Amino acid sequence: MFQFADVILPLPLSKYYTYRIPEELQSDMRPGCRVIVPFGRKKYYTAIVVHIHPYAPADYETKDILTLLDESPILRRPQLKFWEWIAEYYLCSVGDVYKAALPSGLKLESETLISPNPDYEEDEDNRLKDREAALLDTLSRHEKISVQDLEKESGLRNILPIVRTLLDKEAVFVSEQVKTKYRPKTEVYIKMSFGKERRDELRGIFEQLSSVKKQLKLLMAYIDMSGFMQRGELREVSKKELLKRADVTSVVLNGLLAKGILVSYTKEISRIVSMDSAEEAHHLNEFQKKALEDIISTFHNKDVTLLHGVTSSGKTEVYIHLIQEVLKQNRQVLYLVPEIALTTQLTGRLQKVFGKSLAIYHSKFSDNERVEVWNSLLLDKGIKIILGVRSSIFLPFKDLGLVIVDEEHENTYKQQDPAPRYHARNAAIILASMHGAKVLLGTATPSIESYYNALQGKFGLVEMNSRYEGMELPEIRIANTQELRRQRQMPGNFSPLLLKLSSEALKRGEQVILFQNRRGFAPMVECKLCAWVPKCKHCDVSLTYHKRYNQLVCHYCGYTYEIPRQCPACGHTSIEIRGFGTERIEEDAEQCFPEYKIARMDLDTTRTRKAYEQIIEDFQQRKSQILIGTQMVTKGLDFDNVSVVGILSADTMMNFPDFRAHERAFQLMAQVAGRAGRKNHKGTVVLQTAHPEYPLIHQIIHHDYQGMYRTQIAEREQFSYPPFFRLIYIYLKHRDEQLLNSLSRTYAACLKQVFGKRILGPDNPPVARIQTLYIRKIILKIENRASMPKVKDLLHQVQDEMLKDDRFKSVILYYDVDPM
DNA sequence: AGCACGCCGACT
DNA sequence: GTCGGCGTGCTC
Repeated sequence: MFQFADVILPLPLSKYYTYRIPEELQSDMRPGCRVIVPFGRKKYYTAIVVHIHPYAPADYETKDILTLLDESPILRRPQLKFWEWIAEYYLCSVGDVYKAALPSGLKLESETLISPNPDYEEDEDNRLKDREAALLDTLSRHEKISVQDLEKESGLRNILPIVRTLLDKEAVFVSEQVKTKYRPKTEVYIKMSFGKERRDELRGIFEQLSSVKKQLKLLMAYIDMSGFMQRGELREVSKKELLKRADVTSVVLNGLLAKGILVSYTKEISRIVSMDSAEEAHHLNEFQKKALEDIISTFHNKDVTLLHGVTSSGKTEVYIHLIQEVLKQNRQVLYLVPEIALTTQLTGRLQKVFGKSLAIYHSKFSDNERVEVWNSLLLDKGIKIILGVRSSIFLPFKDLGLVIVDEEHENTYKQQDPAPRYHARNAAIILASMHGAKVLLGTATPSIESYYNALQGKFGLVEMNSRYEGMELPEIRIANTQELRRQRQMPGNFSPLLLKLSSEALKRGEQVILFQNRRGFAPMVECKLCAWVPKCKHCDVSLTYHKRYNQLVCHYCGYTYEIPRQCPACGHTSIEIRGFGTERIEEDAEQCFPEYKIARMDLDTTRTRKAYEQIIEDFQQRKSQILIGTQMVTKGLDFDNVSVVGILSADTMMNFPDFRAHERAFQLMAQVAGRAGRKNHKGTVVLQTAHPEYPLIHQIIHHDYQGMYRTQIAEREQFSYPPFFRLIYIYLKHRDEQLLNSLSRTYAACLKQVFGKRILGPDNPPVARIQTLYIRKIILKIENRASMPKVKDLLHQVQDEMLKDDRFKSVILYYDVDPM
């Protein structure tokens, strides 16, 4: 028997911790099981067993595992390996991955409960302090109370030390309680107290009830609903449904229960919304058929295929057919979508085709629901397809045959803030390879990286260039805002062309979408006359105005510039700070179109899932005529009555200080343009820009993805960006700005000794201070062909070296690998 | 991450 | 002198 277990704790610790397995647990202990372990003086955590072995650690005493939570592992074999890959690749701890991977309902945490000692009497020479007495007073009103609740109720801050002194004086007891967060949902069901074979007895019961009409009515309703008089299985009848059908209250039911005619029982029910499949997959048109065949044939020698299909080319139906192929082999499918793209439009369609074999995994679902999805996959309860967001790559798949990454270019696939900062598309490719599964990346506007991989032959490539019949790509018309402003024809944010086309469309009863990227709020500097925007001479990205220092800063290399008095392009002196967002647009639109209903969709108006769906539904049902929104309006939505789309400022997107700005601008504008047009009616897009001469604008007008790709890939190569180079950001945080400045410079210098000019910075990230912590960013640009394990090893070496300096011990350091 | 220990200024 | 603020180091 193995007596020791190495476990993962849900903490950012770099190692596994070893605990002794008590004898009674030894026979059931398996890797992948959850255990409760003590950690430190008073904490308990749910840890995951990684290895079990007979080797006692040499240099420390082990503690005992307290509880084994699972009879069988809650992780499948490859999952731990996958966690380890993520931790290693994205330079974080496995504990961080564990925290992100399990739904919190499966992560129990201990809570300290405090109870007063009834026998306590105050000691003469050990009198209680005021704070202690106050706390004990509050406590005396409870039998048991958690630290958090006690803190709230007593109104005292930082009570833990007081609790400790009270504990020393034996005035209170403490106990630890591990609370289970997951509660199965139950529902009350009703059945007859006897079986069908005794249906003769019913006659007597009817007579007995002849004077109690309502009870009789209820009984009849039950007989009807359960099929008691018919052949075949009895149908289960829930209390709720029964009362509703009989239209009586539970008082009536209680009467029948008391007479022993009906009995009630509770049953655990699933929260997973499922419906029977009701629809067939649609027939594919010839282009879709061709695409499906091509995808299947690329899968013969490629593990990953990129499906590049213009908007409205019907990719979803292709996916559905491909999924059916995989289901025939009885393997599982993971269908990944970006965070905000889980619309009722897509989920409804998939549920209708796949019915109960589909489950949805989404952050806006409750944690209980997520636990159920997890468990049903683990227990093989017939779920074959998961439709989910980023984090669903962590689910316990048994035999994945296919991963679909829809809208693969979306940056919400990259987790930004808490570690692990993983990219779900890239991680899914690794996950798939562990299962021997294929990956299909689908999008109308591939990321430069994926298209490059496809052209290089690393990925297969399938293109779909035709839209559904009767769906033409929209006409894109330019409004030159610079020219219009000079001629004083554009006082607000709407060009005359956009105003004219919109009001015509609205009069015809059609709808209008106005798009303004919310990042338009970010201040930028521009020449009022010629729209010249300052750029960094090293990085080719536009500069950001920092009001505090009254300087222009490059967020890539940290280089700073003075604000020029005169515009270097036209010599004019009217350089100003510009920027406007959706709220401003909403105001303007209300003035221009007071007779129409306007809806705004951005982060502020869609806090809840409901609000988001409401806005979409209202617009679909034409309750609102104008929809103003950020990138949200571009994702996975199909409206059939929109004839005009206005892109209010292409410039704020193009000038965003990021090497991906043009790629993103193209993606966004192509996606939003795709919303225009109805069956047999060509839509119109009004694209407002001060730079109609930019190649990017030309590429958008002509729907020229390839042209955009060629421009961008050339720039990426020239300026050493992905996919030719790999980026790793190193972040340093500290509360003392001066110290942080000097330490990050030292750190960068040390890195430069190892990596040379591949190190850039330190520099202030866009948000250079979060709460009390200042942040500095150092960039490593490393050749794609460099060995990653070696690079990471060197990074760790530098980190260890720097930690020898005591001043670094208070610095928080973390990495962002392949940042977006 | 959290919690304990230890050092140091402020106030009874 | 004691209280409590906060930096530092450890947790199997």
